Parts: sequence; C-alpha cells; structure tokens
Amino acid sequence: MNIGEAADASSLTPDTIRFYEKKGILPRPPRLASGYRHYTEEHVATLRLAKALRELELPLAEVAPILSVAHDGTCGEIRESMTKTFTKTLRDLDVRIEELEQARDHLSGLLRGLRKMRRKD
Amino acid sequence: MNIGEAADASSLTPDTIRFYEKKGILPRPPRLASGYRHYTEEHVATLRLAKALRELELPLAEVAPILSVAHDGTCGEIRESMTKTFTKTLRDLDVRIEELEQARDHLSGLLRGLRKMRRKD
DNA sequence: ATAGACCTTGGAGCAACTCCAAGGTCAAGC
DNA sequence: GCTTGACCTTGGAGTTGCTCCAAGGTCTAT
Repeated sequence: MNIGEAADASSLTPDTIRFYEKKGILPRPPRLASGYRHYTEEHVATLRLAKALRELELPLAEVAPILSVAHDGTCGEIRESMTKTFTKTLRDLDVRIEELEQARDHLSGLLRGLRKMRRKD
Repeated sequence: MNIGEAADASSLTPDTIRFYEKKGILPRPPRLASGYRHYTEEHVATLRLAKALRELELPLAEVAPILSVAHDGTCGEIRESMTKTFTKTLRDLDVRIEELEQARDHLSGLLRGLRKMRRKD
C-alpha cells in the first residue's frame, strides 16, 4: 500500500502522515526501490489510532507515546497507557462539552433577542 | 485604564490584546505621553466581545468585522452582522457538540473494556 | 533614589498542519 | 515504446492564534 492508499484507509492525508513521520510520531515504513513508502495493515491500524486520538483533541505529544506502545509494547503496557490517557481525556471532554453547551445556550439566547428586535422594526 | 487593567477586565492577556491590535482587529486606543495605551470602558466592551466570540471558536477573520460594526456601525448593521454570524456559529456548535458527545461515548466504552481486562488479570 | 512592577517594540517560537516547487515513478492507452 | 497523467519524493515556506523574550522606558512607593 502506498501513502495515498494508506491515507484513504485512515482518513488522514499524505501530508499529515509525512508530517507525523517527520516528527517521529509514527514508525517509519519500509521503502520500495523507488523510494515510495510501503504500508501494511498494521501501519494503517496505527494511523487510524492516531487519527482517533487526534479527534479527541489529544495533543501529538500525548499521542506519540501511545502509538509507540501500541506499535511494539506489551499488552499490559498498552492497557496502562491507554487507561491513564483516556481517563484524563474523558474528564477534559466532559468539561469541553459543558462549555460548548453553555456557549450554545448563551448564543441562542442572544439570537432570540436579535430576532425579536428585528420584528419590532 | 492601562493595558494590564483592560486585560484583567476582559479576561484577555496584554499580549493577546497587543496581538489583536497588531492584526488590525481592534480599534487603536489613544496613547498617554509615556506611550502607554489608554483604554476606556467602551474599549473594554469591545475586548469582552472579542473574547466571547473567540470562545465560540469563531476565527479572528470573522471576529474582526463584527468588532468593527460593533465599535462604530449602526444598530441595524450590528444586528444584521451578528444574526448572520450567530446563526452559522450555532449550527457549527451543534455539530461540534454532537461530535464530542460521540467521542465521549466511544471513549467511555473503550475505557470500560480496558478496566474489564484489568479485572481479569 | 532606588526597587519593583508595570509598559513599549520587534521578533522568535509553538502546535498542527497545509501547500508548494522541482523532480522522480508508474500504469494505461495508442 | 512512448507519452500522458496521476501519483510519489524532499525540503522549506506559509497559516492561525497565540505566547514568550530581550532590551529598554515609566511609574509608584518607600
């Protein structure tokens, strides 16, 4: 699988994958004679995990160690690492959702006010 | 009021206020003989609006025109501009909250799985 | 008069991409 | 067998929204 196919399979872009690799966040895939990166399903699994963790808004600095244990750590280590991170992320996520809900309520109140003004024109 | 006090009053930082000014997003306050910026309550109101809009995750490019009509536009223009932006922001916010809730549910499912594994050790 | 907390500027650094140019590769069609 | 077009390679620059820094000026209180 080349980088474009791996990108499609993981919902990342080739640029993002190369960027992660440059930053040392991803295991470097072997290269073909042409210099093209060659990806396996295992690599794609790692890419998907990276994508999922980033969607949870984990900074890359926190994603990196998880990917590395996920890639070649023991099962216990992975569990440990994931549990620790996920617990924290879950708390952060609850706070963030709460904030956004407040913002939404606030905003829809403002909007109602604006529409009422308009009706009176 | 100097920049530090204006920052406290608007929950921004002096650096952020100077940054916004440099980008042309804020009206430039008059200066004292010393060169210090001098802020009035009206400026602080604009700063607070900027802060509120940024908390709704509006990009600065969208915040800028709102601040400018809010600062010296007519009432009708402000209403127009705000209604337009807020309607879009509200939709975006709903989508974002939905995404985060899905992420949270997904994550707490993963976490339950991890804890179950641990219990079996 | 001097310490300490403020203010000024320009510019560098950060996260996490995103896009670009200049060039190499590969698969398909004629 | 050759061309065309879509892909790949690299290094490096640009983006957004800050955040921090150095080097210097100012202000307030003791």
